[in-house]
Amino acid sequence: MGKPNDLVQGTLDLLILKTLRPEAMHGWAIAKRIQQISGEVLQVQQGSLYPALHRLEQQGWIRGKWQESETGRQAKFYALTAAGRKQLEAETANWNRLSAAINLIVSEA
Amino acid sequence: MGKPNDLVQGTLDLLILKTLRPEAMHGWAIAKRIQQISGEVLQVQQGSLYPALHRLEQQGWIRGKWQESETGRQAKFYALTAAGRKQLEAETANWNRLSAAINLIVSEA
DNA sequence: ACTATGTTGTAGATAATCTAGGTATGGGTA
DNA sequence: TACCCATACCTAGATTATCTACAACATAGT
Repeated sequence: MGKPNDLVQGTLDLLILKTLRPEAMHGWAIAKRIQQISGEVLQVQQGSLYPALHRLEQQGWIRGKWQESETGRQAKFYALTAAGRKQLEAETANWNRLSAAINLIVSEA
Repeated sequence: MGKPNDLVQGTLDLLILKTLRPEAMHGWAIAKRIQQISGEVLQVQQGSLYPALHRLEQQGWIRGKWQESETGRQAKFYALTAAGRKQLEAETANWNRLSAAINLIVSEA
């Protein structure tokens, strides 16, 4: 497939923050996890992923640290910060608000 | 208000097509209607609305015709075409697919 | 004459995502 | 050894949707 969007614009930050909520992960694993939990519907391209991670780190919502990955290589593990947790709540609320509003229109008789 | 997005990027076409489904309307009315049905959550700016309408017309999904509006002025009424109805179905399915996938992530324990 | 509302429109900025590359390491296999 | 594949990071440039901020005009009401 390919044509039908891999992501909904504006939701990637939310997806990443949410994925990091339980535990720190490196970028590659974040993308795999989003893909897996979404039943392969959401595909996070690397050209979207890494800029997003840098954006989020710059905002102070996540913090990266080089560590050894499960496979024995160096990988950058990102952890949610306190500000990141607040941001996650805000973005979650905003998503719920907007998607509900859209559904009011879309699922009209 | 203002900062939190007025729209989710990529959904405006869907909203417009859906709004035109029951009957032809002019742009101004489309925007008002989306705003109203969404409980004032979705705000369609004019700078988003008119380019979107022209886009949709160029794609052949809607067709515009100048007519007299309820207030007695000239307004461009847009009607859904057959192709537009098909497009509406496709975009609706895609939205449902993607938003469901996002919700799998967002509403995880 | 002025103002508020309806109605259409455009130009330019902003920003997120995608395409398409590149680099490097380690494991497995021929 | 050589080779390939999966993992893991990265960036540059293109694309595209939306937003900000205008301009223009009509009608109705004060």
